[in-house]
Amino acid sequence: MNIAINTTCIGSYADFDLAQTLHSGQCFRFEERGGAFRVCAGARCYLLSQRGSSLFLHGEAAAQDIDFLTRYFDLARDYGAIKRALSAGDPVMAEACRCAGGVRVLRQDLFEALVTFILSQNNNIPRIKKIVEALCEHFGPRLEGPCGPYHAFPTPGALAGVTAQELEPLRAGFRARYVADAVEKLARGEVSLELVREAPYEQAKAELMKIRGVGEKVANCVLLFGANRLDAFPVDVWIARAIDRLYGGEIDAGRFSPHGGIAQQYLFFYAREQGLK
DNA sequence: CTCCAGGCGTTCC
DNA sequence: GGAACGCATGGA
Repeated sequence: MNIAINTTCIGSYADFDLAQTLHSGQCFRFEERGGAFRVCAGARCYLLSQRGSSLFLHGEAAAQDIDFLTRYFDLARDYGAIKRALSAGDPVMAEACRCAGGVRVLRQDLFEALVTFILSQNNNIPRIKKIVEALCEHFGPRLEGPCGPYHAFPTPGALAGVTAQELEPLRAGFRARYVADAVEKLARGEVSLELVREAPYEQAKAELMKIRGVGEKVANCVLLFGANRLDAFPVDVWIARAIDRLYGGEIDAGRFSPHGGIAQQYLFFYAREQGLK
């Protein structure tokens, strides 16, 4: 077994906490190893750690890896300014920003976000991670990473024509046919990811909801974490209850425009830290 | 054993 | 348009 010894400092970033971001429920292909995190995204796999505000990459590092990670963790955006705007005149959001201030909104691959959030419905995170891992093992190529082999997330092509029955080894239950439907509608051109990326918010959301098993919650998460649509404000029972507890009633998503999605992530993290539900 | 998990589709009214 | 209820699976 070879141990990665090269370490590169990617940069130093305010308003960024690697562990917080990974644990904020946006992605499922990561694991803690010592004080570091093995993070897989698409066909890539990295070993990352953080000391203070500095982010470190362990293992071989090419310029494109730095670029990828800067984009993946949305490190070029000024979250400090966003937090100040969200916090102004809103004590609850201000508290959420303080608690979850290191959370970034990930810029994941759109197809990967779609499939993983289909798998997330009425499910818990440890089990989602297992199902996603099984999906990669069965349908993604085996590659060598900075700390041993891993499997890439399958491309739409790798899953083309897959049936719910063929997905049975994932133990995804009723979600298997939803994944199969998503793959089929993409292959047939009935759903366009290009449209999901480019179209106005309501149209993009409607495009995703053509897929069986994609409702408002999943669609919003896909738009937020897979298309960087920061105005997407996921509607979900859990956070709705938490927001109700925090705010004493429902809140208007437009109130946090145009960064409602970021506001939602802060609130989600904060509410969970507080044990609210 | 029951209950729950970052929901959604179906079936009622 | 909204409120029940079932759904696969596995862990607590």
